[in-house]
Amino acid sequence: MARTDPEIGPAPPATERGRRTRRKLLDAATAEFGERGFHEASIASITQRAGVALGSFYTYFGSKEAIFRDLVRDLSDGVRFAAAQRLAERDLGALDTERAALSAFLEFAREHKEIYRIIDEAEFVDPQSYRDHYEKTAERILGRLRIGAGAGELRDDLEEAHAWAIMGMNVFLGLRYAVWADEDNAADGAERAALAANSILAEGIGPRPKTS
Amino acid sequence: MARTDPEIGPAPPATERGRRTRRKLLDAATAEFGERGFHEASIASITQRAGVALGSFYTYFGSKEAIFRDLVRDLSDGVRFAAAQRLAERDLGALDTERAALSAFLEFAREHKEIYRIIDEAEFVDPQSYRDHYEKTAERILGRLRIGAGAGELRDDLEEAHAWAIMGMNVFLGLRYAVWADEDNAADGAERAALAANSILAEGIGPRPKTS
DNA sequence: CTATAACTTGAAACATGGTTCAAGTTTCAA
DNA sequence: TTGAAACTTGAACCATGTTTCAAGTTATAG
Repeated sequence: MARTDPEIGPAPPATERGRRTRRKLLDAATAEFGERGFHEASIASITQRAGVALGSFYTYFGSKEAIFRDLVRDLSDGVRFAAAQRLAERDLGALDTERAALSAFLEFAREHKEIYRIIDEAEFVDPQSYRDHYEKTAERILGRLRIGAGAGELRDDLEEAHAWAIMGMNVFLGLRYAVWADEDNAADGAERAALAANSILAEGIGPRPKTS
Repeated sequence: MARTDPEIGPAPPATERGRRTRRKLLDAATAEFGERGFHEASIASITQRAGVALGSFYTYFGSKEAIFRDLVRDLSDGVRFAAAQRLAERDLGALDTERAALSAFLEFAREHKEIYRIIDEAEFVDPQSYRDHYEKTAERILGRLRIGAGAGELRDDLEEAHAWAIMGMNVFLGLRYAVWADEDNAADGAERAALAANSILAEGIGPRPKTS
């Protein structure tokens, strides 16, 4: 669990004013990175959006990469937190939980395409955060699978690879039916995607036994 | 089917020498982009690897983006072609075909991590190629599913979303167990991944009927 | 109050690397 | 043989945008 990064940039803000400014920069950066991508984004534009002088940026972040890294970690935590909360609301069976998780994710991706994009771009800008994000997400999924297996609602031989498979399904369905969707049929597409995924999880793709 | 891009850059090489040089640049670019990513990569370094003068680059490609675009299309075609060939060798049942496809993909990704990376980075450098790649791939998968359904080996209600779900599984398993694998247990991990995916497709994740 | 730390400012320094170009060399058809 | 088109060359141009910095302002502890 040791921090890999020995170079720790600027100290955290000591005053309320400082924290506010830092937050403004982070929010501005979310918009900027989300709209233009990491490389197109400019620090000048971020500080402008934040209503802050260019130089102030370096009071809070050591570099363009640094703010991106912080951002990805923020967003990654936020996404997982939102999802967990959403699932905690109701107590569902194992398969329904997975369906709900995917639905929540699709809805979230539809509302916050920028976030989706930022996290994905981390694969190239800050690979470590990217790995961390998906590893943590896979762990969450695996945790749910284990609970389901314990309750006898799922197979009892599910392991890491199954969690990654499910995560991959979800991510690609999100890309196709949330991020790339035309706004018109977005909700509809998301619905079909969720059903398709769930039916695979429920019964696989093999031939259906004759309708009982 | 109209070409979206009216600006067509340099004309294709007219002589054998020209075609050779262009190919050298493309190969060098594969290595360069694969190792350093699009933005870290430099044209100077590409021409150096190719053993060609800097200026020659612009005889064949209009810009850094242009060569990247060409490259992605090349690689995308190559990957699909290799996969198709591999599957055509033997005539397998529908489920075994999917397993074979995933195995082939994992092996390929393990051998050519650069290619995997380049195609993925296209999401940010040249979104159109990225979409094209995955849309074509999903179509291939859907085609296989339809054949399987026609033969009564698969459910007959499989549609686009199912293909995307399967593709997502494959891509993420590839990321985790081929691209990120430590070389030691790579082959083993890939094997388990393929089994996990196939078991989901075969029977879902629901509880197993008591072992007959 | 007041001294010090925290924070703000924006112009200027700086680095990088994509792109152009004018001059040379090779190829090849007529 | 010869002239034009295809190709090669690498130095110089140039745009861009990150980072630094020294001077000013605001907050806060003693």
